[in-house]
Amino acid sequence: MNQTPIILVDGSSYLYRAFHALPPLTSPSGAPTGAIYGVANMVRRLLKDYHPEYLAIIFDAKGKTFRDEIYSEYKAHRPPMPEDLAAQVEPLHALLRTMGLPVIVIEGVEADDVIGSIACEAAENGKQVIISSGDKDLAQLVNEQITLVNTMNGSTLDRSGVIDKFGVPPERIIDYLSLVGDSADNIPGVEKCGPKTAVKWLQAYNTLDGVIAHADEIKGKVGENLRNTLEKLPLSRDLVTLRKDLDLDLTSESLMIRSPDLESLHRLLSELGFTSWLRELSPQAADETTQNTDKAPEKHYETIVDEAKFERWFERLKAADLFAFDTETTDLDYMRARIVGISFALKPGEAAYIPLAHDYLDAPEQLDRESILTKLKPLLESSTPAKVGHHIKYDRNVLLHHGITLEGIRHDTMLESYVLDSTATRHDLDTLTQTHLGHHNITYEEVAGKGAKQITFNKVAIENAAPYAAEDADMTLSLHEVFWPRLSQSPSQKSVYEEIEIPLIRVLSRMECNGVLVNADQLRKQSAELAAQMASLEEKACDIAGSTFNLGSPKQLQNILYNQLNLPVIRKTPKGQPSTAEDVLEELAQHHDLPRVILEYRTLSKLKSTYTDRLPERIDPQTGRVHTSYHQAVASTGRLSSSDPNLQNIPIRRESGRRIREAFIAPQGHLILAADYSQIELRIMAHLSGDKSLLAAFSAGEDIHKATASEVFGVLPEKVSLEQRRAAKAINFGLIYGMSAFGLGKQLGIGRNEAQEYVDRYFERYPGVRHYMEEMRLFAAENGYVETLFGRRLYLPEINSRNNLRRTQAERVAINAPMQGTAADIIKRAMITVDHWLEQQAPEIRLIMQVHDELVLEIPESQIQSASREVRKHMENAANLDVPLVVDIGTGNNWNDAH
DNA sequence: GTGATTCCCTA
DNA sequence: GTAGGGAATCACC
Repeated sequence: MNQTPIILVDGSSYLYRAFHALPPLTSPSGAPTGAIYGVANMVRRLLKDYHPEYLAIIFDAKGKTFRDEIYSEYKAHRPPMPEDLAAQVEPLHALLRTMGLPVIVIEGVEADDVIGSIACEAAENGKQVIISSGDKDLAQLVNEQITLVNTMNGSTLDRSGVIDKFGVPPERIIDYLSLVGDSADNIPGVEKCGPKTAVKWLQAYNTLDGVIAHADEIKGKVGENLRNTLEKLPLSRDLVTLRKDLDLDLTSESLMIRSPDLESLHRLLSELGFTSWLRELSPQAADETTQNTDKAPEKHYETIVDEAKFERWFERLKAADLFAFDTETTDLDYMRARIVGISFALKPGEAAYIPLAHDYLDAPEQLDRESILTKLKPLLESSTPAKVGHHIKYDRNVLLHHGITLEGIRHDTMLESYVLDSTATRHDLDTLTQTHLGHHNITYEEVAGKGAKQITFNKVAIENAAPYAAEDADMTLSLHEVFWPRLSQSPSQKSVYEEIEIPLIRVLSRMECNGVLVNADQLRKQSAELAAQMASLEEKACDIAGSTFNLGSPKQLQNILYNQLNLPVIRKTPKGQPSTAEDVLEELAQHHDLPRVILEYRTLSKLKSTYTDRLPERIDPQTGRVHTSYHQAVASTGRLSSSDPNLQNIPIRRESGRRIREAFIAPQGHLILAADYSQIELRIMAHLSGDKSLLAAFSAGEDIHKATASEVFGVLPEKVSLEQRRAAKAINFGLIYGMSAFGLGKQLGIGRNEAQEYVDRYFERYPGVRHYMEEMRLFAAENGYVETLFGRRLYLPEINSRNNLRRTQAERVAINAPMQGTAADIIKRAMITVDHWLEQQAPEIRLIMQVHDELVLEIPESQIQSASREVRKHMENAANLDVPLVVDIGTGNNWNDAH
């Protein structure tokens, strides 16, 4: 006996509802997935709630149905299915089938009729049926055996539920719908007759036929409408009546749920980017739903604690072409980290962990770290075998502190993932393993705990550490086998990966370990000065405000400004609070003295807390220098980012902040050299757009903002005022950011219309630029991504979004990313050749910082002239554009003087 | 302690 | 209007 009900899902009804209810989600490759996600989740909910044996999802077929034949206007007002929805139909069917669920699509009839027919036949055979739909028409099918549920809002309709909701029982629903009509399906009904009137009439005359028979008794305008519609009502009834008698030739077998095809499901889910679902699909959960568990390769993880075993692995490593490895350490900070153990993987499923420095109480004896590292050193320092790691720059830095200079870095799975899709928010090993291998890694938290109770890896029990560490090496190798074939299929991405990102690893590693010399005493002196100035400003502010408050708290400041002083609210924060941001305070300063004081306080407070207080703390006690981390797989455009500390946002714009750069110094007998690309993004724009005037201006070596001002304002270059040049500069920057007239107006403090005039005149004078921007938008819309000059790709899943905000945002990125990204490619290429030159010919010179368009080096005074020439040469030749690349170089005792 | 919010520093 | 990192505050666990 079958206890569980048969579930029939109205796929088409949910498809539309999910499409409109959910944000336009997209897969990593940019395909729309919102409706797929919505429907699939809804079905999963049903599976969880009812544990059915039988379930089918029924969809409309394309093309005409019998309703079109009896009524040519049927659904005539409906626009065709939106493209983004149509594109999701086939993938959804495929996903559902892969889940082991029957999908039914029958030509010439609608899903509702198929549902009606299956439901009635099953009910006649004594089965319980649950129909899952968001469509009220199906209420006509409800009886003792058939229940209607709306899985989207959780409501359930049995017979009494239908009466509660509609005011009429299920067998009157057809009559009810005939009277009310349905504008969405273009079914006429009686004009001005809504739910209330229909129920009233049906209560009085019982059925539609009864209503028709007594039509002349009904008073008023509605009665008249009814009488005018009498002839059409039988047609309406035919249209809303669901077929129950279709001969579908379906066996109960064809409604049975089968085992999911897990392998395909993993693949589909990662293609669709449904990561949270993928995460749930852990091996354990998979075991429950399938008999086939032997597909996953066997895993052999070894823990190496004796010489003999180590020797066997060592020989195999030496003989390998490529191996994966991973270090386990005491710290995330590469300067403090010391090796606790090393893991290796030779082929997927085969990995080993060598514990070396686990030192908890009663830790078992381990191989000696120094002697093992000494043995491994030649292997790790040789260009062969090739090595693959995940974020291997970290391992390289750590190994350096153990006297090993890692070479032969051939691959890094973090960078493979990044080059394939830089917009994926995370490229960490756990996420990638989950997404691309459908495997849930043992997490660091699982072995080391989290929060305050977290222990360092040397305190983790070896029996827990070994599977974790071995798995990391194993998954690195497995991921590489997924990513590498994909990269190989895309020559441009492959070359960005092989020729830029991989060689850059060791350049960044060397830079990070070099560090930069910072004068702590000078910063501490500045901190003290700032503290004194802040104290006096604080006193002044509280005086003016009439009460003491925390100047650092936006919330308290809001209260003072807008509740106590009643200053006008200029702008609100995204959360609806009156803003206290800089430009707002700037405007309020005209009304009151307090905002000015707050502004000054803020400037000083920022400098002190972020820079003069923090930087001295970041000086490494061993080297006496500050060592940042450059992140190679964070910025979607291809730029680097820097943190701990961030050396890419040291103040420069205002004099008060600039002084911080004076503390970035060169050691005795050395100078700081700062070399920055002049207007690199605008030059790239000139190159990419091929605009004649822009190319000419750069080739002639003109002041580009002045030239722009001359063109836009129609004055001779020598007559351009400072104000005009400032406006032109804002326009040029705006162009790089995919500007709108609105944004430009705000920047310049002028009206929208005036700003629009500037933009129009700019495009008149530089038509190539307009054309280029149009092309970028078009290319992005057609391909779903944009590219840099060197083939770095940035996917734009929202580029065809129906949501204007999302789409225009994506369009701005489409314009900006090729310029910002090409600039990033160029400086990275320069860094690689500069570093190569330093290694080969000038080991006493150090590359110490990169700030997007600037390289900073530390150079012995005696070499400063020749080094300047050499640096310029490398940077200017890093790309061959249709405009010259120009590099400005300055030198000095500190970073400020070098500008 | 953690996470969201707001503000502000850079190219 | 693009791309980042980070500090302080405050509500919450």
